[in-house]
Amino acid sequence: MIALVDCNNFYVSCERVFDPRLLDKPVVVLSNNDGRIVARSLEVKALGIKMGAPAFKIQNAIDVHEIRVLSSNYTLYGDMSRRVMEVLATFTPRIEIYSIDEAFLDFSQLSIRLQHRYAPDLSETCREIREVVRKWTGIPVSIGVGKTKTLAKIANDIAKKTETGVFLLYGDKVEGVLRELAIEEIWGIGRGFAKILRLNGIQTAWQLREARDGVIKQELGVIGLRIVYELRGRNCLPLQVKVPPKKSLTVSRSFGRPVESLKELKQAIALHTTGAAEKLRRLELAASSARVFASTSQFKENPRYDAVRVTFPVTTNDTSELIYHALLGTEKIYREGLAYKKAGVLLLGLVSENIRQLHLWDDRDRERYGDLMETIDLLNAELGAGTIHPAVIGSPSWLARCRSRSPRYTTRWDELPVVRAGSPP
DNA sequence: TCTGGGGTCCTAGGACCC
DNA sequence: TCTGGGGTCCTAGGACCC
Repeated sequence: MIALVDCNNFYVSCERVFDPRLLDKPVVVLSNNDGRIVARSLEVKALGIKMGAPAFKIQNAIDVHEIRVLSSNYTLYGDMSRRVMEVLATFTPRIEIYSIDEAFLDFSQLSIRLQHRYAPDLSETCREIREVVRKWTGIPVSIGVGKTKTLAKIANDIAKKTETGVFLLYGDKVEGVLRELAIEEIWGIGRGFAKILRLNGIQTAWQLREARDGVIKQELGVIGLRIVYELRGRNCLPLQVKVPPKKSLTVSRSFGRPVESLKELKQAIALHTTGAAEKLRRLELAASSARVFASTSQFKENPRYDAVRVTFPVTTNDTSELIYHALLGTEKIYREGLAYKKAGVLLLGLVSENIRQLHLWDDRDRERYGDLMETIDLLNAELGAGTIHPAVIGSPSWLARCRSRSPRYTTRWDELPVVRAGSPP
């Protein structure tokens, strides 16, 4: 059994912990630029105000119902999230932190304490977890339990609507629930997939569960097939207990006003690149390429999105190096006469900052990184030709460690990230 | 002189999530 | 007038190699 623990109205709940006057009042939290609604209290949901609604469009409701409007404070939410997850981790060692406000818990490996007290009554276990989280963090949570992650998700949606905040979905209950559930409500079925399924006459979760594998594979690919299997109770999305290394990282912002000049666009990109470089260093990572992008308003006619990929000669997390390349990219995508509303930079090919991946394309690069090449040649002469691939180089201290260890040890290159050839800029 | 098939790697774009 | 930001995964198609 897998449980999904989900914090109720998470951002609003966080704000309420620190300002109890907000309790029982309608509250919304707005997105970064105060543009959209990203969290609603129960009272606001009852008014029919939708998630993601633009703030200016619901101004009337805000006035009429005296809705408290807050700007978001992600530092606070991140900190509260960490506390909630720490409490949850005391119940089972097998926990996957899925998002800022959700975690999957493996109920087949509960802590001894819980097993002794409640086994095999899962609803008592859930109640205990809810109470402890509430007491230690002040955050209310809902818990859904099912045989797979997808079923636990569905159970959680139901749990949110019940008095107890807990729902167990297994055995006889499954068919009844799935028959009443529209496909759009299933985790992994978005607008696009829902449309395709409806065209094929599939409208409920039960119909999807009973659908023929071949049809689903044909229409939705393996992703769709996994969802179907999960609905049938077969686990296709294993619990990710270990946090996988980050693969990309983005910093982007909407502009307060339209930006038209290359100069201003460059300023924005430089600023975002600075932020991205800081994130990178905090994570002790370096990037091998970047994607620079800018777009006009998606709500105006002929919305435009331009992006370009720039590959660095060497993986780096150095701010000025990153900005240099990002600005070259900016020049490439800039079009005169456009009113840009958003810009950003996406860093990818992330590796540990202790590893350097060189992309050598021509003699100019070879000159630029001549010192490093010399070091490689020296090491290869010492350890045997071909021991170190020119594309993989450690930091000076890491190289020193290599020297001090036995040659046999230093040939364990399989421990290093795989190096892929970069394409020329 | 004419002709083939199989494989890998990489990228952009599209789907999804919170 | 005013509409967020940060992620992941999969696939098709092109480049390139043998």
